[in-house]
Amino acid sequence: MPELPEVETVRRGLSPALEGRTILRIVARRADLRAPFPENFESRMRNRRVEALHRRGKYLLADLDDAMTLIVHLGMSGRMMAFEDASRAPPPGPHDHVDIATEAGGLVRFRDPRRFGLMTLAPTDSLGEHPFFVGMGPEPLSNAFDGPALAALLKGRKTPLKAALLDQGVVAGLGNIYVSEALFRARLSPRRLASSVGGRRADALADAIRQVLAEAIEAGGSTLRDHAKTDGSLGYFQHRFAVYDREGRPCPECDCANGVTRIVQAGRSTFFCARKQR
DNA sequence: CACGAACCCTGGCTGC
DNA sequence: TGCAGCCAGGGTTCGT
Repeated sequence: MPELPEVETVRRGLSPALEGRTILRIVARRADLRAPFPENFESRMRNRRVEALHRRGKYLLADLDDAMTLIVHLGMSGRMMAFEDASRAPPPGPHDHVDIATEAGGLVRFRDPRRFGLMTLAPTDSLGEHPFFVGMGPEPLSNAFDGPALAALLKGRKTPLKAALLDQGVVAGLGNIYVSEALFRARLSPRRLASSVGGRRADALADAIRQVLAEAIEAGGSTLRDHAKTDGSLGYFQHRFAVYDREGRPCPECDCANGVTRIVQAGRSTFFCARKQR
């Protein structure tokens, strides 16, 4: 569920709860999620101070004061909750897998019903060589990302544009929602061959990606099922979807009879306007 | 190599 | 009402 805007929303929400705080205790209520938790997870986290919270693509990164970084991925259904007063947090439910208590008296809770999420530790200074991040594409909101950069990444790709944009090696952080929304804004068909996007089309697509992500972050992300901000309030970008999950509804920009079309690509739904997007 | 399908897992919704 | 089937924001692995 969480794509870049949702993960960034979580990062910002966790910042006051974790940055500069010392971890008093961490409780992992099972041995693994998608991957096993680190060996001796609880003892290795005890008394560590969180120096900074970062995000890379859909990964959340907490730099610790022992030169290690806690890497978190929310998978499809992962969610973080922050309680200022740990004693006022509700008792953990069946899918509340990890609790992090800080010296400041707060509690951060990781809930993930589907357990596609992940928590692990890796040395901070070599994160770039970590398998998760080797070959990961540019951050779409960084200065390194623009039309020419995107065109270079799409060059030679014989796959549909939709599939290429879902590939984290092309652009970091895009997922099923924002790919559909960005393609709509750029008026490009999800079925178009990825390698056919260069020049002005690549400029338009890079702009659309940056725009839609920035607007979604501003809105606190999209709440479909699980995503919520760390204080429990909801993101509201779902109200601004032009095409995602709007099959058959009118295209917001043209009056074609078909409305929004849903197709399946690589096993996942794509939504677009067949008239506007070419 | 590069693609798509299958799989990991639970919950919520639809339709019978 | 109950239940089978399908679908879901992600990523990895396997087969073609």
